[in-house]
Amino acid sequence: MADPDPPERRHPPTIYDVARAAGVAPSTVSRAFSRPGRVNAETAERIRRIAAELGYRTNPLARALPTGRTSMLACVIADITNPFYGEIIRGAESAAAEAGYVLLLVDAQESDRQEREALDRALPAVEGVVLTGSRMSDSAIRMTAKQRPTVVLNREVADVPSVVSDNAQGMRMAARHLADLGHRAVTYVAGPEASWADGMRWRSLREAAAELGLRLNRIGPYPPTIPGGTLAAEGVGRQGASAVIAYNDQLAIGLMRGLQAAGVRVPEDVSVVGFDNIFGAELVTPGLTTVAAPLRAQGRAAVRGLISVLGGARPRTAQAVVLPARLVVRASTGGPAPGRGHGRP
Amino acid sequence: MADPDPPERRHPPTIYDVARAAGVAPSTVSRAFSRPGRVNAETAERIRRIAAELGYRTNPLARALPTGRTSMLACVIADITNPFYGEIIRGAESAAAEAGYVLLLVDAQESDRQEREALDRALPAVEGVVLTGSRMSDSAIRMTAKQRPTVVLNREVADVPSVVSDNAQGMRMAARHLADLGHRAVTYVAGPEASWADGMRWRSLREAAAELGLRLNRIGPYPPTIPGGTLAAEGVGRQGASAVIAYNDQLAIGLMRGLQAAGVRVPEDVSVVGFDNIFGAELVTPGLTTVAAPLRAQGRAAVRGLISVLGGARPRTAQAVVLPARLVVRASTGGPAPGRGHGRP
DNA sequence: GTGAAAGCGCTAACAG
DNA sequence: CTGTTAGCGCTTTCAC
Repeated sequence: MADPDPPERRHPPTIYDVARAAGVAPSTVSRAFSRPGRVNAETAERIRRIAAELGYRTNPLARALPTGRTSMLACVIADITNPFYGEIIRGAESAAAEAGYVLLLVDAQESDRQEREALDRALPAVEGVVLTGSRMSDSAIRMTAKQRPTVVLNREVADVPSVVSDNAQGMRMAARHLADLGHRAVTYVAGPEASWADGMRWRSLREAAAELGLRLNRIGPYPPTIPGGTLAAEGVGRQGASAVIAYNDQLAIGLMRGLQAAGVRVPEDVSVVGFDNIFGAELVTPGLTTVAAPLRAQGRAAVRGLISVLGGARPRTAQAVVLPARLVVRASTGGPAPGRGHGRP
Repeated sequence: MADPDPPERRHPPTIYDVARAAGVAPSTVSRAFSRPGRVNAETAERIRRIAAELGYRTNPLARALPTGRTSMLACVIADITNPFYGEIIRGAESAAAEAGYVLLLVDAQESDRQEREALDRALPAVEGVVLTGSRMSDSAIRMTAKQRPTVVLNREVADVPSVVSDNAQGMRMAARHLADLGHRAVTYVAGPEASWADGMRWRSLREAAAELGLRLNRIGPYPPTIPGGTLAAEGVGRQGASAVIAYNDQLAIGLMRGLQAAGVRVPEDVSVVGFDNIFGAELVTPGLTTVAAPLRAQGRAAVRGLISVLGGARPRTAQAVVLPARLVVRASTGGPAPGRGHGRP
């Protein structure tokens, strides 16, 4: 009746335990795990078997010290409570897991300072970082890119690889959709001025509107939130536009609410299109027509890129990887009511 | 014109660099950071100043090797795309940051296997773990609790500390609300059978119904998702109930949709209450009356508990920390229509 | 109060 | 192909 797990043997087995049990040198055990092929096939097999029996697991911390390879990636998120990031995280997480990496999530809480501090704490522990919705300045981003391979999501920063969705194409689809419906003018409800995506979307819309012969207004900036949208409703009402495209879905949803509260019908009186296709876009009434970015694919692409750089590939900084967007048509868009859509009377 | 940052001096300064610059032994530098008080105040001050000048930062990996203190906590999430977890994560993250810890987020993707694998990879790197919405068995959870201090969220596991919201009280409030409105019978739309919370909510509702003299039905189980809810709508229709309480908000939202699609009005024909108050509950039409758990507080409480255990406190396994819930009344509940609410005719 | 020395568990030359 | 030997950067006895 021997104690099956005597208390004096509490620590997990090390490479030394395995080496002793297998009758080889510790370095051989190490090789058997990290550089199989550089060790006799049979020996390697035996070592692995014995290791398994002993329940040996290589200690990632100990490995990290001499090599710097922690098998961890940081993913910093502008706001972890924002549903927009959920799918991105999921994509990043799965790509990381496939490559044997663990994802360290860092919540920036929409604050530059918080973001830097949190990133600072996480940086030494990770091999690379994905920045999504970063509030940091371009130069701050380049700074961290100097310390660890970095890829930026939905933003372009000179000299730093990035993955973006095709805002231009998305905007073109949205504008064409509205034009097809018969609208002659559209109002853009702008998000944060500092936002790279906002600038991009606005410029794209301007081009698309020109091509399609749509008249264009812009109001804002507004906070990219539901309350921000209800705020914007007032401005939209004053414009008398028959169609609006909002910087993002939150803004669009708040906008619809504000409009409805003011007795303006969506889409009969004004059509609304959002951006991002967040969870919730299909929940509201009417369902929100929106430009859907391939969120999960973005997350995957970002960490894939990161991992290939870690594997020795040259970072692709010359130009962003752009992923296609698609238009999800729901009930918030329709033809203009007679007498609307011609700008101010 | 000397190169300000010669390439041969690339590595960040170590304790040895600081020691040399300060004219003390490396161990003294170490003490100055980890055990101030065990070193002469002036010396400590000087060391810290020099360290700052050199830009020295203690290498967490190197510290972790001898001590095991990685300053990282794992937070495993059943499904990172589920908005329900956003606030929990935020709370956990902030409490961790306050204590100087970094949060390692692990997405279980609603899969037992994925959860174990991911946790396995993360475990050696962290000092403690919080499990939220875990799909693992009680015994698997106890297993990991043996390896690292663990706290479970919204579930009770023998011998493992946990934080739960007051489901019983929440159910009581929901049931009373319905009773006050004049309903005489309520149907519970059940979630996953394996779910601890589902069992808890059902039992609580049974008690509350008994106290209030409400008749009670139960249908399900259904997947705790929006499609699951539309599925459930059929069953609810057959019951002819005037009021239903769903296991969670997704189910409730899907249910409302299914009902509305079938021409049943909410709340005129049937009142619906959900659970969790997810983002989206206020977006739907009508707004969903729901039991709100103090999500952020839960996340905070969980990592606080974890940290106090890491600090040497005895884990509180005897009984769960229970946090109060509240009822958020929106538009999905109202008085019963005449002729309804009396069960099958 | 401070210095010296011995590791933490693993990897990476370097010999053989 | 395998064993030996130094460390990675920090902490921690143990002496002085």
